[in-house]
This record gives sequence, structure tokens and C-alpha cells, in this order.
Amino acid sequence: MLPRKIADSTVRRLAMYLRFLEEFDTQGQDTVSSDALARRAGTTSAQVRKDLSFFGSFGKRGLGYDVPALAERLREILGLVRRYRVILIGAGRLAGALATFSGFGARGFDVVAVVDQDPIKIGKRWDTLQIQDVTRLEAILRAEQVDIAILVTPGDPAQGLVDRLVREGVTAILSFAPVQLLVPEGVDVKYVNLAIELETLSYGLRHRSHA
Amino acid sequence: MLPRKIADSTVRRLAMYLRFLEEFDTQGQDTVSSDALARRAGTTSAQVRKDLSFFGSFGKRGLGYDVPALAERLREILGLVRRYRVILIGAGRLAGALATFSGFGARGFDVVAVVDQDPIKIGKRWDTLQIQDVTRLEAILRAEQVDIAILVTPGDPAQGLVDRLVREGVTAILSFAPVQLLVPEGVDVKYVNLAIELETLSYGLRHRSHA
DNA sequence: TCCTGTGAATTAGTTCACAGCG
DNA sequence: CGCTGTGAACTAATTCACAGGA
Repeated sequence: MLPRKIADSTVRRLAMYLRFLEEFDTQGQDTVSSDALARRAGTTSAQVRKDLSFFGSFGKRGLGYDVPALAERLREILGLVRRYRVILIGAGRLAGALATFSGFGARGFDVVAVVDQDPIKIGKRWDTLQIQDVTRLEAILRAEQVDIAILVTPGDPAQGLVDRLVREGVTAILSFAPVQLLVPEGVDVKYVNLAIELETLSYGLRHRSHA
Repeated sequence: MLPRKIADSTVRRLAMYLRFLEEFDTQGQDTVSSDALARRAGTTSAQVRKDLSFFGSFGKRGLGYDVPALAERLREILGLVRRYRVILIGAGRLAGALATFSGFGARGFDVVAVVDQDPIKIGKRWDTLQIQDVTRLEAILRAEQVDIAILVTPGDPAQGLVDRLVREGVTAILSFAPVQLLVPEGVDVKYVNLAIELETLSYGLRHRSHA
């Protein structure tokens, strides 16, 4: 039911399936086949069934999957039956966009604190959030019961900040900093690196046009 | 030398290697081993050598790689020997953060236009960029010789906008819209989906703590 | 019949291990 | 020596293909 190691790619697809199931649910569709779900998610029906099979059998042969039931199962699998408390490390423009992005809240992630090192930014408000001094990071992490940290800083200070997060027990980090972070076993870091996405597109432009 | 199909994961690592080579170069280090580069990039020396081997042999046995020379070769491979013209589709907060993010310019990507559909936003300026009406999209794409489009809209209008981009010959798209886009063969779409990153972290939190 | 669930087959990606060159 | 370059071995991920239940 909960096997040793599920591939990251599988987990990401589950999150996508959930999104599309919610869409189908809103449209009042109460049943869906692996094929329909696959088409929506840009994959194959076998992939959908295999992904789900790691966690159990949720479908009815000849019929497909019950949309709200499967959605609920995926929410459980993904751990989305509770809300998560998120801290933003860094208060630049990107952090501001993330802080005020209502989509996170809608999906169960609440930004509960923002910190920065810049005295000019500290004290300013973004909606109901006040930018706090990063020197108080440890106190904030404890007081706010933070589950997830989003790192939105330049590369240089990133590792030092991660060390402090880890020391306080944070085990889930989403980093926009363009550096490879060193973390101990048991700490999960996901990277979003926009420059690398663009460079990958650049590679494709060069090589597809020359093909 | 330029083999048929290089894995996306390989291309992304090449982009990372380039970043670290530039770092080494700045520090005046003129030679680097696959092992040192691997350590910095969070991978293995065999992986580094294999990744590079798809494109040729750039190292010296017993010595390693010449830092500036390998960096230059990677820039060629990735197509970063020229600059790219980027359009932002959508003028929300995230787009604003991207538009004014100097990191893109530093890596060869120039934001040359921003469009939006909202009359309140149209005409406003972000630095030197003026937000234009999305109805003029086709004209702008032609006038500005756009290479890459970054889609920063809600999910609903995304597919329609992509269709228009594709019709005008855009073949490289970076999408922040939380939907799967349908594009013809030859058009390359990369996705950045922040909600899915967070949900993947959520999965890890749930399953590691229960292990 | 239709569509799931799943072993088996296949393909893709990574790591090993060593020959060979500087 | 030391470290690259690369087939071969291995591991991971995807796809096939079909038995079997609704």
C-alpha cells in the first residue's frame, strides 16, 4: 500500500491527476477512465494505472474511477488532508508574488511568515504579513510551527540559511536559489531554477532548428 | 557529435555545469576534474563525463578540463552564444518579478515585450517596458522577433494563447500556467508548476515522517 | 463488452570498471 | 601515476499486453 520508494515523477503525476480530477468534479463528471485522465494529463492510460497501482486499486473494471473518491484518495496519498505552514526566506519581488498568490492558499499552503535581511524591507507589510528580520529566523520557525520553507534569495546566502532551517528541524524546502544545497539525509529539497529552464529551451531551439 | 536525442536531464545538468564552471573561472581556477565538478553539482564524476561525452571529448587525461574552454563549449552546446528575445504573456505580479529580474539579462535572455488583457494594466510601464494589449500579440511577435514566450496567465486562457503563439511560429514556451498544453510536434514546452512542487514536498513530509 | 490491474518486456538513464593517454 | 572516455552492466521507468472482474 505504501511501498518503499515511489519515483518523484510518479508523485508529480499524482498531483496532476488530482488537479484534473478536481476539474472533472467541478464539471459534474462523476466517473473517469484512465484513458481520459491520461489524455488530460499528457500521458498514457497504462501510466495512470501503474501510478495508482502503487497505492492500491481504486477503479472499477469496465467503468473507470469514481471522480470524487479518487480525488480524496489522492489527497490522502499526497498528504493534502491537512494545511501546511510556509515561510518565505527573502522578500524580493518574486517572494512578493508568491506571498500574495492566492493559489497556494487554495491548495492548502499558508504563508505564515516572511523574513529578509535588508533593514529597508523589514517592517513593511504585504497584505497581512509583515516582513521580519532574518536574525529572528529561529524564533519565528518555532513560534509559527513552520512545515515548509521557500528560499527566494540569491545564491550566496542560501546554504547558510538552509543550515539554520535544518538545525531547527525544517525538512521540506523549495529553493529558487541557483545553487546546489547540501542537506542531511531526511531533508527534502526541490529546486526551481528559471535560468536553467530557459537554457534548456535554448538548447532545444538550437538543436531542433539544426535537425 | 550532435547525437539524435539527448535526455532532458542531461541538458539540465550541462546548464548546471556551466554555472559552476563560470564560478570556478571567476575564482581563477583554470582546470577542473569531473569529480570536482560533480561534487559541486551534486552528481557523480561518471555522470559528468558521460554527459559531456555525448558532445565530444573536452578533457585531458590525468588533468581534467580547462575551465574557460569547457565553459565556452557548453555555451555553444546550449546555444548560449547568442541572445534570446523573450515575451511575457500576462502582466501579473509573477510576470513583474520576472520582467525586472536582472538574472535573465545576465544569462542572455532579454524581455522585449509584455502583454496582458486587462485594460487597467495596459499602458503601464515596468522600467522601460510598456504593457501592451494582448490583442496585438501577433503584431508584436513579428515586430519583436520573439524567440521564447513565457506564459504567466491563469490556466483558462493558456491554451488559446499557446495556439496563437504556435501559429506565429514560436517554438519555445515556458509555462507557469497549471494546465497541460497541447502543441504540435516541434514546439517545446517546459512547465514550472509551483503548486505541484509544494504538493510533492507534502507527499515527502507525510511519507518520510511515517517511515 | 469495457476498462482495470499487473506481471513481463522494453526502453531510458545511471553507474561501473577499466583501457588508454598525457 | 591521475583522470578521461566509454562500452558493458545495472537499475529505474515506461509501455505492452492480457487475464479477469463489473
